[in-house]
Amino acid sequence: MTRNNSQGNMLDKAMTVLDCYQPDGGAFRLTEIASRAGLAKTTAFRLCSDLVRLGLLDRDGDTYRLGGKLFELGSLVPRRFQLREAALPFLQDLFEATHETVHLGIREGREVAYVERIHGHQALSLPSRIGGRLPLTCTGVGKALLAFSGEELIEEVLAQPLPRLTPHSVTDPVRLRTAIEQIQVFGLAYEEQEAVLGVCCIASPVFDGSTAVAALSVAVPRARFRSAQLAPAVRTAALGLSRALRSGG
Amino acid sequence: MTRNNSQGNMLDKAMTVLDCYQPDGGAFRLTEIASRAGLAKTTAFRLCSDLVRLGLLDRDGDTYRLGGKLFELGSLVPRRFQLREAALPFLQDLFEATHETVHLGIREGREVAYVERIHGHQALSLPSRIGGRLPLTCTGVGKALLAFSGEELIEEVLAQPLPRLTPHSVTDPVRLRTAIEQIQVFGLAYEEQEAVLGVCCIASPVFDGSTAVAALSVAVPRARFRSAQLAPAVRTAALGLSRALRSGG
DNA sequence: AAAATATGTTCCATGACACGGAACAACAGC
DNA sequence: GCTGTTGTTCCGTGTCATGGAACATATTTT
Repeated sequence: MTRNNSQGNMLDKAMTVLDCYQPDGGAFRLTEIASRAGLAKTTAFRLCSDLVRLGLLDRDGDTYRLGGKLFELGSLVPRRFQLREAALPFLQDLFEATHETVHLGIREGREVAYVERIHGHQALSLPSRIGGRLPLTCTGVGKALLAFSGEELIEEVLAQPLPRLTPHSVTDPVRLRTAIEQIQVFGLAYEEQEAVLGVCCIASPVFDGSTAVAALSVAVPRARFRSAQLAPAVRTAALGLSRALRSGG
Repeated sequence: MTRNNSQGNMLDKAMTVLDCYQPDGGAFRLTEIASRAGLAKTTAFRLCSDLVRLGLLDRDGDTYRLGGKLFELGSLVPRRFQLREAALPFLQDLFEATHETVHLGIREGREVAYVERIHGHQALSLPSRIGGRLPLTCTGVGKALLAFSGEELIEEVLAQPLPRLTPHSVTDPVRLRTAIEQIQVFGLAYEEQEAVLGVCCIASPVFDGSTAVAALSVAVPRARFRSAQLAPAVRTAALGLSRALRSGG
């Protein structure tokens, strides 16, 4: 006992505490935080008090939640913030044309990081969440990004076992390779129930030169999926955003 | 010299560093961070290295920017996240009805904290920013929140000098009091160039019972401002969201 | 009612580690 | 060349984070 297993400085421990909230931003009691973070109760108490004082944690009775300061700082992260600002009008156009769930994502390592997600009243239950990440190979946005991120990344991804979110996820490197070539030719990425059963997706990359800096997509319930109607809307939105980024700087 | 003016523990210093990025999420060099945060160069270096390792800061050559981890965590802040999720469909409706800039905000102390802001291609240059804050008394969303946050807060706000963002900002407590009473009667808050010259705004509170948990608004260039057209759209969106929150839990 | 088991909180001696000055390395520019 | 920047490493000093023990309070068990 009394082991300080999570070695590191005070900052590391603070992050360990904040990382407890990863899947959903729930509410935790002090003891729960201490055990999850592998800290002594006293240490967790002092740490949480500090975090509350700084606004990184909110205290509500006996439970702690993520604090408003984090939201404040998170909104300032430049790549996300600037991209969102430039993209929003085009995402709105796309939503208005389709009234389906619209995504905007960027590549971060071998994953998609979702920057924006807008939807109407019929909210699909999707694993994609603003600020969340998914494998590049199981999502429309991800495949669109992958296809235009350079050959070396593609080979790097293909060399490793491909993750499987549903039975429809593409796990055969050969099939994925041909899919990528299709995407490179047409500038559109299709995804059918590879991330969530019952949901299809069509995505298009946003270019800066010849590499993709982002991608946007429309996710549609399988029953309503009509690629002939969606594809032009997605493409024009992506091209419009590409053009806006080029002229905007 | 060599003074440790920013007393406090390591966490405090880390926050001081992150707070350097407040107005815009710019990029800073190490020396700049050190001087802004009042830290010795060595300390700033070690701190920034730690922050980069944790993903709270991104290093790009010789400059540091806010890191993706902050965005990730910020998106999980529960009050913001859940409210946004519930509100988005109604904000979309409102945008589609007006094609003007739409805001969603909550009260945080004596300020509005903006949770969402959507706009089309004609982007107004506004001080409201997602994650940003403004005085309650200078904005439509703020006044809508203030009017339904209980009498004691109103008196507290009226007792202090009222901030002035433009020459049109209401700084007379008596005038503000009557404005608040109007808002309480009609459930709509008007704001004309009180936050930004040339921009008017009409807002409506989102209720949980008899107190406002949020407010949404439409901001319109003065030339296009037609309250008869906007008011019903804003009101129906706010009422719809109130109803959705009540039934949703 | 007492005992038991939770919770969050305060106190404090100890020692790990954050601190910042000095020194170094790699540039840029009068 | 020298003098001004940067960012970076090293290291002795002393601070402050640490976690065990003890306390307070509530809820549950005996």
